[in-house]
Order: sequence, then structure tokens, then C-alpha cells
Amino acid sequence: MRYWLMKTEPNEFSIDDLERQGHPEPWDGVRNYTARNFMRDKMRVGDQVLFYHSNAEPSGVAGVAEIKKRGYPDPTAFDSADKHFDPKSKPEAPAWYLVEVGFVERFARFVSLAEVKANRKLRSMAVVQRGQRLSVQPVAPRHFAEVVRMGRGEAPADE
DNA sequence: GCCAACGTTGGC
DNA sequence: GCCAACGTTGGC
Repeated sequence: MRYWLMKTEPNEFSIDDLERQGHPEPWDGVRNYTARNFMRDKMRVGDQVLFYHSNAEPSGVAGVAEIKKRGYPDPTAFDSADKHFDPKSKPEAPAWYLVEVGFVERFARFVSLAEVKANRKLRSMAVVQRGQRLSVQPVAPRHFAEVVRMGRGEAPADE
């Protein structure tokens, strides 16, 4: 099983929205090739996701989600009326893919970006590297576990 | 609102 | 294939 971090602006779609709707969310509109490759080629059902709120006050990890459906072509790329329409993407040769993401857990304690940056164990996480804008990124298992521990308000494990 | 970082586009 | 211009991301 792999671990990921996926960014969303909570005023567009938050972890509360995901929980409330009670069904998986198609993660459409991603228009970056690196992120596309992760969704199309690497993500599998059951992979665990840190659900990250960006452009928020504060920004940070709000909870955990899970991949519920493997990558398939993003239909919004084919729809000329859609904000994310891309004429380069054709149904017979799709350029853009999405996965479906389901609710797992809303953290008891929101883990702010400042807290992630302050935790020495998380210094090499992609999300705290400067200039890192990728909206879908892999997370090391030990980093995933540490962020979840913080979000549940559990005591640090012994070194 | 600013702006640094970075990805993409398009002229050549 | 280079690279300047442009658009976007996202923290602050």
C-alpha cells in the first residue's frame, strides 16, 4: 500500500464536504503531468491519503482519505463548458486522469503546516519543501504515520 | 495583495 | 531544442 498527500482548497471542497456527502469524490481538474502520472499509474484502491487544505487559514492536514477507485480519464477535460476543459484531451487519447477518493477520518486536531514544519521527523516531506506546488504527492510511510499521530493527538513514539 | 517558484507555451 | 513570456500555485 502506498501513501499520498492531496491538496484541496477547503472553500472549494473540504474534508467536511467529503464526509458529509457520504460517497467518494472524483478528484477531477488536475492539470499537471506529474500529478496525473501518480493518479493514472501509481495509485491503487486502498492507498491512504493525507487530506491537505491549501490556501486556508491555517493550511494543513485535516484528515485521512482513501483511494476508492483507480485512475480513469477525467471527463471534465472533454467538456467544452467545463472550467477544466482541455481540447488536447480526446476520449480516444485522454490526456488527464482522476481517481476517486473516500472519507476515512477527520483529525481530532488539525495538523497545521507550521506544525509539520516544526516537527524534525517531517523535515523531508515534500509539502514543506520550498516551491513545492504539486497537488498530488507521495508520502513516506513513516511521515504518514507521524502526521496521523499528531492529528489524533497521540503521544510521540519513543525514538 | 504580494511575489517566489515552477510548469507550460510558443516563437525562433 | 532553447528560452523568454506568461499563467498558476500557494504561503505569507
